Amino acid sequence: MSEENARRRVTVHDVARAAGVSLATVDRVLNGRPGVRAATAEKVDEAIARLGFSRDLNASLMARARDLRVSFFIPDSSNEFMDRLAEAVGARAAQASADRIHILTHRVRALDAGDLARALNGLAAQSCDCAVIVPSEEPEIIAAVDAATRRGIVVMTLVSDLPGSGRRHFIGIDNAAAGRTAASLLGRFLPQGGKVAVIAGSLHLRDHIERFEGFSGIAGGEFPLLCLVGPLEGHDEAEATESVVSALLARHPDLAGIYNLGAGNAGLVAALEKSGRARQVRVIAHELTAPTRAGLNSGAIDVVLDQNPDGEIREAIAAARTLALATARPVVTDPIEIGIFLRDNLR
Amino acid sequence: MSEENARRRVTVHDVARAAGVSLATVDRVLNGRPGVRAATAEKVDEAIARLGFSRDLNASLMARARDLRVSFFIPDSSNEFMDRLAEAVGARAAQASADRIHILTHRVRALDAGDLARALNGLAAQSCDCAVIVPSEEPEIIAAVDAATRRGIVVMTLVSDLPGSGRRHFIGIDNAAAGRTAASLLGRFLPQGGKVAVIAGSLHLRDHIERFEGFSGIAGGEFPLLCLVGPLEGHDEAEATESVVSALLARHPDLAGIYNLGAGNAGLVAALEKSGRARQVRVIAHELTAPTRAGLNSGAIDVVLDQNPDGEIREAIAAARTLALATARPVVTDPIEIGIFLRDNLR
DNA sequence: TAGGTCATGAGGCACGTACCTCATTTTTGG
DNA sequence: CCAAAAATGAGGTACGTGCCTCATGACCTA
Repeated sequence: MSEENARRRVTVHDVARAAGVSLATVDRVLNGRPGVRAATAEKVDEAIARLGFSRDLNASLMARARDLRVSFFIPDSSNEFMDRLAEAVGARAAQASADRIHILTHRVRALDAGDLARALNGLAAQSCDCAVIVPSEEPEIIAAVDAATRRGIVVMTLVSDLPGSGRRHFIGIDNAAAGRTAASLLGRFLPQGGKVAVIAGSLHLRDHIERFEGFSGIAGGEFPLLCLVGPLEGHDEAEATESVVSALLARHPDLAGIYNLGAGNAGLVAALEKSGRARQVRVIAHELTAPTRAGLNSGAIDVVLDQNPDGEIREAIAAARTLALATARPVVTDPIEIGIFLRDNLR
Repeated sequence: MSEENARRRVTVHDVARAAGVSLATVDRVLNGRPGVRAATAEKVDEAIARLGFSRDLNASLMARARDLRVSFFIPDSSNEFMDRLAEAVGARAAQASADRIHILTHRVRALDAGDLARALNGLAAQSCDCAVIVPSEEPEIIAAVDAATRRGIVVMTLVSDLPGSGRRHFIGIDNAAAGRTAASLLGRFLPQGGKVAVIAGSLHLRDHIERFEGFSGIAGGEFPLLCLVGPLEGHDEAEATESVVSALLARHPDLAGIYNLGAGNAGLVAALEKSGRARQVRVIAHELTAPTRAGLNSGAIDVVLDQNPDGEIREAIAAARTLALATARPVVTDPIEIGIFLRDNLR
């Protein structure tokens, strides 16, 4: 029922004995140092597998002269969500430091693939073990990721994935599921049906496309009474979003719902308030930020879908720890759940 | 922008030097060993505070002969949620073991305060550093918690809190917020208003009372078109819940919504299906389990509020680590968010 | 003041790994 | 087959803390 016989930890000494080699050789294999014949290395690997040896990360970090260095590259001032991400990194830094993980935050120019690529290319393996980036899907960035990987830097993607690159892990939500959830909520909010508008930041962003596809799949399939308007583009920015929404409200006096799957929510709320139709239109937006919180509290926004930046950073650091020290081990990360917030469960 | 000068870690050596005492004395103070005059201990404490020393938990665990031992006491077979909790504990055990935390799971008889109290009283500080319990609010249990605390065992509460006891930390959701959220969703699902029934497991359980109060506060205050029926008691059990719901549906042919804030959801779904009114009544339930998943998939249940047992266990272990080794330090835990699940964002 | 108790200091070994040096063995190429 | 090169072994120190022993010094009490 409860007590397992606590058997002794498997150490490098055991591996050395089992493989019939010395500690020094095991050490060379484990840390990828040169001077080991392939046949010998294989004996060691076999012993590691047979014994189920797994290096003690804490002892390992303690023995190293330097802490594990993890660099976060967060887009700068593009929107409040990125600021939340950067704050979350800062908040975890102290705690990580106690566990011998040294966190660096770099802000890079948003929507500037060249800037991120340059930053990655400037990273030396001597000064960084793991890089965490929020990429857009550009060949320039894929190339930089692959180059960094070849230099021995573990690269992970955050929020938005970069398939086809050498990135070792992705941490973020399932954006199609987010879109489906929005549709499903709006469908239930509007049992009589009605016109529902979708606003995206840009139809060139992977996250946004996935959200839109998830939304329209469910809205079209399960809620035939809903009538889709859009998608319109608000460019993730308050002013542009406000004018788009204002025009939208003017053109459709019977608009029943809005799903803004991008940013620019301050503009969304402003347009709703100015039209006098806030609280008459059911509204779903993304990411808990100052404008969306205000919208929830005033009732202009009904639901906010959130991707929990704190949790993302926590998992990113945990994954970095595993990846950077236990290379080639499968990484298991707690999935990031889509947070659904109403005024009533605001944190 | 990025690079802080990585200053050296503050160690016990620094503390000893700063306090003008020897390493041995610092060690005695840190580990509560006897043989230190109050005045000397104070010098050490002062130096610790001045230098901002914080013991290296990993080095500490490595130096100890034994791992940190954390015992979870989970109610047995009362409902599927508790099984999920126990599973989550098991799933974390391997990972925790790599960090020198030894997890034990004990199942205790559900709804049997005496059994949990006995188990706690049988715990020796020599074999357990931290106990995590899911308590009901009984004097017997409060006494056992206090006794364990006096014996030097850190006690934490999970899912349901035990204020007024010596428990060092509580990990769980805000149940009043959960109730408010349910009301707010149902209110939006039923813009025309209608009869809404509330079913609890028992009105003697703290969680359930808090959920009901949150629900009725919002339902009565913000959605005056809703008409509350109940609360009824389903005793957290499928058969009793089924008969309660069947009677409810028979008596109210115009019932528009149901909020089951307790367990027994298999009975809830069965009653809905048998009545032929599944999918006509808006239904909100608690905890993602086999019956609620089935209900979401069939459409019998619209929304499930979930308290994320995996996250709870993760935070419990993290808190145990902090509490058991860095006594008297404020514990910071990531808040457990209320998960809101529709068919469309099921994990 | 002698004998005792208590407080403190000094130092060592252990935990599991990293990383270094220096011997010694094995392999390889000509 | 010999010399050079490569592979391997042996063993040390370090990381920061826990825990142990032993010696020394201070203080108290009869």
